[in-house]
Amino acid sequence: MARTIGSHGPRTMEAIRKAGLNLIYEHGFEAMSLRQLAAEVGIQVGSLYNHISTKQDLLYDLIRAHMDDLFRQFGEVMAGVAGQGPVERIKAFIAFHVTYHIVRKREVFIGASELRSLEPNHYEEIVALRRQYERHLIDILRQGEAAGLFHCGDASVAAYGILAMLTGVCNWFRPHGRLSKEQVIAIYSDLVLGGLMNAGHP
Amino acid sequence: MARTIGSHGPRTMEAIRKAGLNLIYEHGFEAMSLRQLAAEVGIQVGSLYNHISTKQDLLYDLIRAHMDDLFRQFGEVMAGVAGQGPVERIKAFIAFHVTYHIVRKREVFIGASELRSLEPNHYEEIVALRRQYERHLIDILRQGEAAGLFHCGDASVAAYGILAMLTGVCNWFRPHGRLSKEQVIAIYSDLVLGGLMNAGHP
Amino acid sequence: MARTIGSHGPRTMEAIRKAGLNLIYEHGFEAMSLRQLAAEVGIQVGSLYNHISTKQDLLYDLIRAHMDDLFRQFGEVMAGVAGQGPVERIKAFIAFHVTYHIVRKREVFIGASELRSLEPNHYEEIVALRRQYERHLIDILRQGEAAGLFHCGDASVAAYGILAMLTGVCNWFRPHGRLSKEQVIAIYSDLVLGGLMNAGHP
Amino acid sequence: MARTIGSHGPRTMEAIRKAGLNLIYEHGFEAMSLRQLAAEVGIQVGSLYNHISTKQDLLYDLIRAHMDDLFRQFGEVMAGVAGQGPVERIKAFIAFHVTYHIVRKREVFIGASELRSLEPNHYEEIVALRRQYERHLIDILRQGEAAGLFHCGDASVAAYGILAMLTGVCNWFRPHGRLSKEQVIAIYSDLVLGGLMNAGHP
DNA sequence: TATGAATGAGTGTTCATTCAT
DNA sequence: TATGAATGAACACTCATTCAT
Repeated sequence: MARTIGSHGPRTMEAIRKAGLNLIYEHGFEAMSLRQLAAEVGIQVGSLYNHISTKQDLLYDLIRAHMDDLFRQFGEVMAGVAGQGPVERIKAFIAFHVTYHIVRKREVFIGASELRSLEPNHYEEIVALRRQYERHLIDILRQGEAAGLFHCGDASVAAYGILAMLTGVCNWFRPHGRLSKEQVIAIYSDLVLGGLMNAGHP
Repeated sequence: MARTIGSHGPRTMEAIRKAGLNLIYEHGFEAMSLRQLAAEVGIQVGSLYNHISTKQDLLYDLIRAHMDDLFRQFGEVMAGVAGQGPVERIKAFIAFHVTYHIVRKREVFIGASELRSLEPNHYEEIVALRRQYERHLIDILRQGEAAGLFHCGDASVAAYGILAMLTGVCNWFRPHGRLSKEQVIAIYSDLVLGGLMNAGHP
Repeated sequence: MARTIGSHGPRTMEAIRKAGLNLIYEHGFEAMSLRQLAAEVGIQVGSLYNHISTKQDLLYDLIRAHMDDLFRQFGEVMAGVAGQGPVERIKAFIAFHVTYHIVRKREVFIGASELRSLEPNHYEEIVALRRQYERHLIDILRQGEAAGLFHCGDASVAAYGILAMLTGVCNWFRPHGRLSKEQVIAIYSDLVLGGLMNAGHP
Repeated sequence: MARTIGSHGPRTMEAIRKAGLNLIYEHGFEAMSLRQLAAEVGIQVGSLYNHISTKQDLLYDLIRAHMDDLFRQFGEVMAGVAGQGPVERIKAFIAFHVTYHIVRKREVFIGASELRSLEPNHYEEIVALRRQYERHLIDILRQGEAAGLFHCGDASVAAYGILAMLTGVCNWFRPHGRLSKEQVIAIYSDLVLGGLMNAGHP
């Protein structure tokens, strides 16, 4: 009755996270059963509980880890344009956001669509992190406005719109499709900068 | 939401659709149980089956009805700008899309996030309708490019971006909030037109 | 997929109570599974939930119903000796208590041994009822002491002892055994009255 | 209750027995999980199996050890009144039984209420020991009857009643409560002797 | 058309137990 | 002797769906 597969501790946990990410992305959190997950990992369903505390907690873990990665990578990218002007900074933001949303499309999708399955405490925590991230873009827009470079109408509304536009790539971008990631970044950079720098003053 | 004693056929069906819309919007299709739905309507769970054939079918009904409404209203709006130029037409598109996504935010949300719960036939059907709707925007962009007015980089990519931006309002717009619907439409119209008309030529 | 057995509403609930009583008596509440119970009743396990709300609740229902019966029957018996002296009243008490604990031995056993499986609210409620019942005996003892008939040492302690003695019959009495119920009542009546009327004054 | 680092063999086993006693007393054998037990001891659940063979076996061990203690202590006490009359011997019995049931209330409670969780072999063995213990009281009663001192009605029935009365103290006696152990013993001695010596001859 | 009782498969979770390390 | 990861069966409970009344 001992284990039949030689997977050990951390390796199993990693397999659970990976399979969980895929299954939640494909079927949704509610629709993914722990039996599916266990089967994907190659263990019995009860064995999952040697690694996770609840199904809920697995979701939180995945989303939280994604948010941490997002912030860490974002921090590194923005450090590279610290001290530069709003145009350079928003270009860096767009390039980063699109890249991350293409590379981590499953995490990003789950982090948006399965938020409602989090329990209140975790929900609030993640929403706060999202707001914090959005605020970085709003700040750039405000700086651009202050410098007389951008004309947003309303920095928050513009930021929400830009974020939605850029985030949308994870829904349609195909890695080896007609356009490269760089081309998409260029198109959206032009579109956004065009809009910000000339909005209402065409 | 309690039962109107003696409520018959169409009235009950309407109550089911209304309650279903709310519950799916709040909890998601997978997470909504027919027991919840029946309780909200004020009937027993078995009685639902006098009005719907399956839970799946209720979802399809709601989404299909929403798509039909979308196309009908869209048709009316665009008929009003038939023969006019790309600028007027995209302004009409933006105003319509934002308005519809504010007024019908629950239908719109469900129509996007619960698509994966549809069975393949219905899924394909709805996705085709969505593509058809997107194509209208792409066509406007193409006409604008052909007329030398717009510079999109890529009409499809620009359209996806614009749609995502506009659709996003249903996630954050609050009816009696800081900005009116008209203000939001104005801001996004400026942003989009600014982007399209000057992208890459600032 | 419709029902295979023609049992209807109240009949099914009665069957559940009866089978539950037997199974809990035999195996204990924790050890009884709803699968066993459903099998005994002849329905699927899920069907139990058309009649009970939780396993806990079934236990509470059984115990509460038993307590209600106990009080109702006790009330009738004691009404018959109202106004009589402590000796007649304690004889009536003994006869009633022994009889009830022989006839309803399973309810009585469950009502004592499975109390700890009740949730706090229900636990407190049942314990309060038990105290109320005990108090009737304590009152009889106190009246006997006041009349100079009984010498208890301590009415509460004597009452607990007498109750334990009488309650014990449900553990060893066999309906068609060596002694009849009436003989047991006579023996314990003599023992108790002898003890009360001569305790410490032999 | 956390682990004493480096605790070895017998010390760990002793901790398991102690924690097991408490947990079974509080929650019942079926309701106690080995995870709870291991946590209380401060080891991992798997480590329990270095000390016990099965959960069942732990229960048997605890009950058997309690019966052995009971018999050993009982033997010593009764040796002290060997050759004396039934009155002295029953007084010694009462004092011993009450004392043991106050001091070892958890063992006693488990030894009565969890018997049904023993497997048949062990169950029979323990029940036989209990009968053997009861027989000592029955013998005293018979000797008292033969000597014309006691009037029991039926020695077995009286013995069961007396045992139940005395055993009951473990349910309500509180160490520093209104009455001392000695007072309780005195009250029950009077009650029992009064009953035995005058039953049916008041 | 509404009800209530049924089905059978499914849910997340816990369990006692095993065993390589 | 202790650990941590595994097993497989079991648990209470919920689900969408059916259908005689």
